[in-house]
Amino acid sequence: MIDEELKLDNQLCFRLYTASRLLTQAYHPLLSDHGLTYPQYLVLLVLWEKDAQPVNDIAKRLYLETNTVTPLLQRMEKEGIIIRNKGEKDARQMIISLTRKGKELRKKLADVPSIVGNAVICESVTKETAPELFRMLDDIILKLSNP
Amino acid sequence: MIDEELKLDNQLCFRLYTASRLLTQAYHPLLSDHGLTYPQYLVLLVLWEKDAQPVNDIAKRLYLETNTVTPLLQRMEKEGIIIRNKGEKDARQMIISLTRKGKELRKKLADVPSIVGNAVICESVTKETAPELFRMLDDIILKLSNP
DNA sequence: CATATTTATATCGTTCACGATGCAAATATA
DNA sequence: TATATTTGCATCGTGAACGATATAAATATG
Repeated sequence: MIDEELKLDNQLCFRLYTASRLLTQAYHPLLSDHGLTYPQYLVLLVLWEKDAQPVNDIAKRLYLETNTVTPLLQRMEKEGIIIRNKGEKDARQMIISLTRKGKELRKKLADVPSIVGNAVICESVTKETAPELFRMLDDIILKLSNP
Repeated sequence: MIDEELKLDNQLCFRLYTASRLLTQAYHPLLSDHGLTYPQYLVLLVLWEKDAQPVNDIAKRLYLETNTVTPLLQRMEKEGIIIRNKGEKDARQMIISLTRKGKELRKKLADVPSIVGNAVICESVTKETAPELFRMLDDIILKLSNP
């Protein structure tokens, strides 16, 4: 074994894990005022793109399992942000749709991306270099999410 | 608001969040055989670098709060991987030390970094480009963890 | 058409994360 | 030296994540 590899500073996963947590924390004050968590915000992003999707499509889009998404959606339904309806064609499906409240949140949260975006701009991450970072992360996700 | 910004594909946090989860999942089969979770493995990395550290130092190194680390360490103590002793100079401190079992895990898990490292090598993330990715993530962490 | 398999979702148990709060020891201040 | 403040850790409650398992509906197979 190469001892250097064991150092925390050399670990990619730890950086991803930390950056992810810290950036999620940056969303917190912007979302909590509206009773939202970050994963719930992700669900809204999916539904704002296309309303009325089955649980499975939402889960796949977020690279999550349904056993994570189901309780999350149940909480969102309780908050009146979405509604869950049995699928008509396929009775196994649960179709998730935005309520009026869920749709209105789109306007209320419209400035979140730019606020958070500005919060991460720094020496090595700029408008110019971000695409390269995105490409690397996408490649990692592709590599790890594949069969 | 710029509508494009609202698309999931344009969100940095979502990529970090997904990449972090998927890469952590890649660690799972390597760690679970030894009864470890990924955050517990991170604690071991910290202690392998320097044994006998107070809770606070471990938490700071991992950018976590003590209310996350304390229960985690209690579970690790129950598993016999570490021991928790009251600090001698400062009675408030809890000094965390490796047990024999905790030290032995270092050898048993020695090949984990290279296995996981190989799992993420892809088109845009190579030995050559990784330092650039590391630098970007470090900058983001620095920017977000600062006062 | 009856049975087997697959699929879509839900439930359960455990372990994080983390905001809020509590408590005792150490340190600062009056 | 009393009292106030800070510091280090622990406890509690809630919401993810996720492996394992369950259940009903749809589909495939005999």
